[in-house]
Amino acid sequence: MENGWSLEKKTLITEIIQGMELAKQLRAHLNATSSVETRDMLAQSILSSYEKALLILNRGGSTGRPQNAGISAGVPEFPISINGSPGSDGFDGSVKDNQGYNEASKKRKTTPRCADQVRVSTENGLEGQYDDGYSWRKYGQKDILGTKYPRSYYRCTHRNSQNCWATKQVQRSDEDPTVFEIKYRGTHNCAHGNQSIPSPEEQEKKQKNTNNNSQQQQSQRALFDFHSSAGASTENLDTKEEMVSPFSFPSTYGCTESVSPFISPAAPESTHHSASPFQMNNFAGVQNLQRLESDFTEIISANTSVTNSPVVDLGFSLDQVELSPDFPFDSPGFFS
DNA sequence: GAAATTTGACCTGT
DNA sequence: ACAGGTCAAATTTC
Repeated sequence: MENGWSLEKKTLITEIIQGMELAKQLRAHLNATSSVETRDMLAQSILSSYEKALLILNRGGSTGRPQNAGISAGVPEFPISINGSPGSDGFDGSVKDNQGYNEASKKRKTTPRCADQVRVSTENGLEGQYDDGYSWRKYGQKDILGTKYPRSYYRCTHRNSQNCWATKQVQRSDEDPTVFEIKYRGTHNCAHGNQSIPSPEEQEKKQKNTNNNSQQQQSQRALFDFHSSAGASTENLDTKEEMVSPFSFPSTYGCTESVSPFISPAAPESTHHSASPFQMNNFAGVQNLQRLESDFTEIISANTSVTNSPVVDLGFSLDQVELSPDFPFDSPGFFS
């Protein structure tokens, strides 16, 4: 437990420092001839960093460990109920999902309700086009009422070998068959890093199918993680709020879910985003946070919109605060 | 032969 | 009762 909070402190420090750095960049951009979008994204990233920091503080460092630790307690540790109704927010779903298999019945006990969701646009409408860096194994397919296309269910390949309980659902959009809505559930315990950097053989294989796949995958992951990072919002945990994002999609889960417009690999924005230093910086900074946050509904917003981001009044001006990266955040008592 | 996918049956929540 | 989610045997792919 100590280690969990210690890890969170480091993450917290990283986020705060990152927010500061981003603010500096933004300040520089205010004088420069940079685009409004760039400034917007910087602002978004700053907000994101501080949101994350606040989230960690809010949780009191109790969830900074791998999912199973928290799950074993059987109690959602994040104080904000996603749906506003206890027991219906998907936490216990994961809980029982994980524990249930030790029971007599091998069948699922409950159904997780909330998840991360992204929309993926593929160039040719092939489901397998999108590689999020993890290794998935399909375990089911179901026709869903009111949809043209069946929903596919995937779980992590390392479910048995590494006790990784992450799952995802892939549903082709009715409106645009080249778009897939991917709903992620649970968190990865597995050493997924191995997957995000394919072996030379795998790379060779994949490159037969798509050009620049490795680079593409990197940028896809970066973009995906960036969106996950940039849009994390506690404000939108209120399920009653109708999504106003032009990218939102009707949800069948009762959770507030906005979706990220995944940029098609061919889209110029893709390379633009992945090349952005601050984004890559952000990406690196939030990698470990992804695990922390995927236990609750995460709002992933379009980077063109900042409306999903809560305005957090920090009550002070960044100009008034000069934080050194050497600032002893982790000194004893600082976070008490 | 191992791993992945398909698919009908079964289980759970509403 | 129904819809969604998962299991697991059968089948396919590598």
